[in-house]
Amino acid sequence: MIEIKKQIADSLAEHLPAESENIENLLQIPPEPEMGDYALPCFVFAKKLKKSPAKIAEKLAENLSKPDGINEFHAEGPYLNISVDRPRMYSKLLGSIVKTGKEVFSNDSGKGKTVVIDYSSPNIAKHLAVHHLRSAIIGRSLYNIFQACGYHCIGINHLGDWGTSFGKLIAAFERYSDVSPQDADVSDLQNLYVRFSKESEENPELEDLGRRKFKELENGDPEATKLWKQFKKISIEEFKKIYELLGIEFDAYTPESFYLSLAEDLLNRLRAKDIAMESENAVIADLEEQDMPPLMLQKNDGTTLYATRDLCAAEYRWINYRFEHCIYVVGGEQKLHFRQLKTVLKKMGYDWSDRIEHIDFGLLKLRDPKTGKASVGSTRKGDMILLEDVLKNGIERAKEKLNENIEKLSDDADLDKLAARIGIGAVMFSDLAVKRNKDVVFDWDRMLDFHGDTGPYVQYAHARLCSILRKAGVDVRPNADCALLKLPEEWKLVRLIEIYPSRIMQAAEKREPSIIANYLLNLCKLFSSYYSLGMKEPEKRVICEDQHVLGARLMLVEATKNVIAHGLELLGMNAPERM
RNA sequence: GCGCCGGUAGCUCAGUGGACAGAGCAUCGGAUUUCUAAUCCGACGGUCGCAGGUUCGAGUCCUGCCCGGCGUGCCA
Repeated sequence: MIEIKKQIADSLAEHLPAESENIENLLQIPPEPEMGDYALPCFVFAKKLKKSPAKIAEKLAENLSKPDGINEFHAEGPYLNISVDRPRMYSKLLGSIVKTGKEVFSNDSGKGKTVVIDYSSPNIAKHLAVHHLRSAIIGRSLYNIFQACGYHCIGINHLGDWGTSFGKLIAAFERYSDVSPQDADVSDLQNLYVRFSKESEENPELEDLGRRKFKELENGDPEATKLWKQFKKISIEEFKKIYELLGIEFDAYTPESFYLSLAEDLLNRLRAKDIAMESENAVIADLEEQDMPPLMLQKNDGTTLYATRDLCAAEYRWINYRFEHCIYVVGGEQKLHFRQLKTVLKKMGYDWSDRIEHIDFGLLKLRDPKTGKASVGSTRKGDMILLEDVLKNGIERAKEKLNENIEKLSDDADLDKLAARIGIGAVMFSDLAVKRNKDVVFDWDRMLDFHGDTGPYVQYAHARLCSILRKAGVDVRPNADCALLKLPEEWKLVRLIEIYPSRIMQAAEKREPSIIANYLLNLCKLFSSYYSLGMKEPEKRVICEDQHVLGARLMLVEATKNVIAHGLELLGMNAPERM
């Protein structure tokens, strides 16, 4: 996409004690369009030039020669406001979007670099619940965002299929289950686990039994292994159904158990380097010098812990992918774990340990209807809201709405598919629109709302844009004249579209999909206002008498549509053409 | 106790150290012979947790405190 700011920054750099790139970052868009198209705040130069910001702005306005494409410099207090040749610059901008399509928004800042992203990574033998949503969709969205920045992405589902809890599950199965492993489903497994947890509260010996069973499993006991394999198979089958609904994919399913064979060698090396040592019959990595509690790597019964397997996984990923970034999309409650992990890797002498990044997010809490207090749901107690139920509810609600407006759809519309795109879109968007590290209290109504700042609102704007393009009945040409876009709303739209690529960069840098979601809301709000003008004043409609104005407006509509479609894609959502 | 995260309108949240702190929901009032009303327009609503400090300028940075959450060796 053409970069107007860059051009301006280049010409300003010759007259200021700063690099062009810094000036580009400094350039803003003035609050009112009458002030100009860009503004350079001059505060930062005051010290170096020993003049007041206002004076600097004034001097610059007087002395700068006007490069090609720039119409005017004028000082307004401490700001140097800049007006460009709007018709030329912005016709070019919109034209390039129409000509090239959505790819124009991508950049190549990550070209030749690999980013490994670990997301979703649920534990097996449990249903996916609402709180599993965040890692999955934030992770997948980051995958899409990095891809749009030219990175080679590896999406990994680091399935939680190993650990003491599976020893407990095996014990529970042997103790209570009346179904054969072949006939069991995830609900059976989860119920067994809950029952076992409850009983062990009164009968602590069961905890030991669970640990013993895990030891058997880790030692390769054939019976235990057979059960575990079956549990895993059942779980993955169910997970895949939900992933399909969510449109989430992975490049690799490499579960925790995959790294078990590497653990012994790792522990030996850690001991040899004096990073790991015996303590209370267990093996720990002491991190006191780093002001952290020790990281436990082997329990007193000789079995491994997730930290052990995570270290192996990190090494494995480095050897196989040579990543620029290795991102773990995991809840904030595991912050300490990842700090410890990085520190141990650093102690091992790996300079790539700096590339390990824990991208944390806030907890999802459930509100207790009685006390009104929000707290984290517990699988052990069985109080959780199934992800599938939430998605199904969303789909149902969308279907009702679609049936009300059935005449708006095409004859061959696939109602179920469309309802899924919208209903699930609502759920995903409600989560993606909030900044990662905020805790979220689950709320059916908010998650399934289709009005206001929601996913369906964005999708609806897209459908309207598509409708205009269909009804216009002419091709959108990339060479229309932007000078014909005279309404303030049109102008604001152009300016908002202009900054879209920079939002993608920001979203990638901050690992923050909500930047895209909030940007889309602003864009759609603006478009909807613009669109509504045409209700009372037909001459303000896109499809209008004047063919030249029509051409310019269609270019704007097409560009807006492309931005929305692209943005929704980055969020992992669909952009229906009718709804 | 210590560490980390959060505290902005009644509720849910935006807000690269910069021009007047913004949305959505809720409430109230308006707009539909439509380029799709899943929409739009208006009204109402603020000690940006508190107190200092840095700065030409602080919701944003620093320090202390208050409130809430999470974590803190045999779970993941």
